[in-house]
Amino acid sequence: MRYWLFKSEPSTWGWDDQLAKGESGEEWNGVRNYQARNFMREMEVGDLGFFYHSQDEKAVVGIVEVINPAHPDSTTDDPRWECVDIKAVKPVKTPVTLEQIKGDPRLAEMVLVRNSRLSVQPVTAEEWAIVCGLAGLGV
DNA sequence: GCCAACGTTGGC
DNA sequence: GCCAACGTTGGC
Repeated sequence: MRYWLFKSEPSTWGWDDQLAKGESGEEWNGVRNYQARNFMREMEVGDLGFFYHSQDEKAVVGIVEVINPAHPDSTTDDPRWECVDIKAVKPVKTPVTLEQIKGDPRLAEMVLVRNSRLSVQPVTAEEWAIVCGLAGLGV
């Protein structure tokens, strides 16, 4: 069981859109980056992830679960690109902002801090627990 | 709106 | 296979 972080611009695909998909979830498509794709290939059904809003909000706003392993991205004919399907699990009680994450020395090594442009990122178990704590969620 | 960082593309 | 040019992303 591993942990991840999915980054999206809320104006394009936000937490509300993800929530509206309910249990059936949705493809995390449109990723055109090899690193991000490779992480998705490593994902297994049942893995959990943070849902992060970039741009104005810059905060973790929800928890999602991987419900289908990597498969071809339906938004392109290019066979290089794959994606997983995820569903919303629950919103955070308190959004965890990038500012908070940057301000916490325990989270200094998070990929979000080190390479903010990567749209799909791995999160360690330690980081997961810390961010869940900041979000007001029991671990 | 600007700028820095990064990834990708294409010419050689 | 290398490297310069270009485009995109995201934080400020």
